[in-house]
Amino acid sequence: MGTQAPDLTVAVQDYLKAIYTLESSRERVTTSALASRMGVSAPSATAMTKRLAELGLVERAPYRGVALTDEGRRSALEVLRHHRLLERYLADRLGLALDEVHAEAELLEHALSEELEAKIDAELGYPTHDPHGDPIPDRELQLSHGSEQTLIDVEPGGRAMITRVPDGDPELLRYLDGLGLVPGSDAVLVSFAPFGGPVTVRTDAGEHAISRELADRIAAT
Amino acid sequence: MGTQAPDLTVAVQDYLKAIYTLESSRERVTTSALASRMGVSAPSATAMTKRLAELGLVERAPYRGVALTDEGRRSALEVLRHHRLLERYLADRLGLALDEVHAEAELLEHALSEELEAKIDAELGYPTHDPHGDPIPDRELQLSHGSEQTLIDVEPGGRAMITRVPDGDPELLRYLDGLGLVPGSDAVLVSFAPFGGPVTVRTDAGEHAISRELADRIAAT
DNA sequence: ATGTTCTTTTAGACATAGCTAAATCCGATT
DNA sequence: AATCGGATTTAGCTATGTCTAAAAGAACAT
Repeated sequence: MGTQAPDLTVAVQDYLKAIYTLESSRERVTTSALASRMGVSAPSATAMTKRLAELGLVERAPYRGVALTDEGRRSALEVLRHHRLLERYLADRLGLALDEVHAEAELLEHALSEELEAKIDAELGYPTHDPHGDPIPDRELQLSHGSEQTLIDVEPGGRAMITRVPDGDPELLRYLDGLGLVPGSDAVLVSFAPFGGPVTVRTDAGEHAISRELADRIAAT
Repeated sequence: MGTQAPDLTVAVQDYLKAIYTLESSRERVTTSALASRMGVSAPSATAMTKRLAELGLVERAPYRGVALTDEGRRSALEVLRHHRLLERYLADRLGLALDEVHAEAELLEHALSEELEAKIDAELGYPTHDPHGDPIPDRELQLSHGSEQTLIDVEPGGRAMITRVPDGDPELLRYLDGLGLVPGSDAVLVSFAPFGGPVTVRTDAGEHAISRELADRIAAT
């Protein structure tokens, strides 16, 4: 009985994904935040948020930013599911490196039919996480998210397995790979330098210091 | 030293592919033929042929139609390579049926990076033909095309292996599949009815009569 | 050779999504 | 409470690719 969802344009889908991500990090989704994330000018972002509001995908308050509606969130999760399933596929079946999958999935995600998505999902055995460790929404768009801790939550001297690294920045991912900090690998938290200083971790690749900010972007159990 | 190719839009690529196909069947590429192939109005086709001419991809003579330039043909072959490689991949690695691969490849072909194309090509072992039997241009965009004969060239009583069927029409492909007429299968040419009448062939699926026009669209050796 | 018909092109419009320049609003500082 | 500065929106423009209606050209038939 619900309104039939018209096909969302590629741009609309990209904005929804960006808004979803910004909301996830508990930031207010302002015009400037969105514009910067999308790499467009502020007026362009304003125009698009108006479109999204007309489509019923966001609540918009002028000068205050936007928030996804339930429908908007559902659409965003569909895009995210496409993206992360493709990342998993590209890594597992075509051997793409961790730093390459994001960009390729970005290109392909809007061209993936529901039928092909289902085939890929089945072929992979219904994976729950992408290669960076981000959860893949299931067919009902449910996300498995336990409360996560990051490297800065590990006790000094403690051991942890890396579960998630930031996606989207190939250079950062190559750097982390060189440090042995990839999902699935083990790390020992050697020490926290005082005064908010760097964090030292030991992995198969030896002992390395990284900034506290970066450590907090790496999830571990 | 050549002019750096700017990224062609999706629409431009689709038109190039359509023009290439029309040229291949030795038809004059008129505005109306192109419009009908692309499913757009005649004025839209006129506008696009002008754009293509400005981009140096076709020679255009007003009221006479268009012909691909060398550069246009190269671009068309690149699109065709994407399309046919993807069809091969979808059939071989994801188990899509012969009548499904065309539409999916159509969606994905514009989102395929050169890097991923190379990976897929290697993964498949550098295939030379797509699942319909159409040749896949190689990395140098060379096409392997020996002079082809079709079912109507086979002697009555003769045996032939199907090498190519028409792509793009799922219904037709399901019909042919039901008749056992798929690339790789064997067929015996039973008889030609007189007065341009139907052609009877025997396959694993029994004996069936098809029109002469259809028989001529099925290649065999 | 001329007129009629069919094809093609021109003219003018719309939708999407981007831009810059200018105006306006909000909130923080005084 | 007034003002100033930064964020946001409005105004107006561009490019792509589509459309319909109308004009113009090409080609065929008489």
